[in-house]
Amino acid sequence: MDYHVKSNDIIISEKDLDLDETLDCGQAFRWKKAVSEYPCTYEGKFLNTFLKVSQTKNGEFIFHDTTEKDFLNIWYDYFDFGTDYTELKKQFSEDETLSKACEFAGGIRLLRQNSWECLVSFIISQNNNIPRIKAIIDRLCEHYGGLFPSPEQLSQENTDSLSYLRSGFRAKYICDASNKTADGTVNLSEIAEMPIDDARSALRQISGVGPKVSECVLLFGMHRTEAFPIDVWIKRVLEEYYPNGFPTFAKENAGIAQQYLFHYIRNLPAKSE
DNA sequence: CGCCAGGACGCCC
DNA sequence: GGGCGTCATGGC
Repeated sequence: MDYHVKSNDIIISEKDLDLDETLDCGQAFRWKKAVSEYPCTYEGKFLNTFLKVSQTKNGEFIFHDTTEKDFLNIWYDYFDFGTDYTELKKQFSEDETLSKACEFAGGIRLLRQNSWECLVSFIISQNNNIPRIKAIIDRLCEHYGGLFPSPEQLSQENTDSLSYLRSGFRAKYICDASNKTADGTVNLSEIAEMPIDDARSALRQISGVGPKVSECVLLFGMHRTEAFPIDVWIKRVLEEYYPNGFPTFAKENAGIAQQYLFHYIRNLPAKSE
């Protein structure tokens, strides 16, 4: 990854990044496609910092109105620019299906998101579809002036006061996650450092957090790349292409492999969405 | 009307 | 331990 400063912007050269594939692939739900002079532009926030980022025709990226300091302190990590995805994909290409998946959507990167936001987001994601997950999270953040609420803020709410979310049966799960995180029963920064099986069971103390949600929090919110969320789509991949099990050579980064496979299988029959 | 969506829970055996 | 109905909501 190379970058340089150009007036108020940071210009990035990075071939292993595609904004649509990375920001709109079901790992993060708060990025919004914006109209602009560039082929692809997204706007969003990480914690309290706003970003407008564009992908240009020649494959460069513009981080608009971004200081070098913010780029290095925030966005470099968020976009996981410290990881060599070319090398990763090279490893994955040992496997035929994975190789095709990487070729299909080679611009996916694993974002380093906030664990609390991921926890709530993937609680909301259960038995739900991506457009409606985004709509519920939109209503939630809108309620707090455009920022994702803290555990302390959300722990003041109850299922009735959350009815504006129209999140259905998930509201009671959001409350439990908020209460346990706010009062320290669940400590996300400690969980992030635990051995993975301990981390799994710690997360699953929360009502509404089962195998799939805990795996997503570990992968997307704690960058535990060995976490491997299995949803209906990945279940299909495993049944169709890996009847004898997922290749162990990719174990350390199984979660990243999963991202390529998820995007691949969802778009195989027809480019939906 | 039905089925499905980045599932988990409660209850049953 | 595995199997199954249920849980809100909305799009198709």
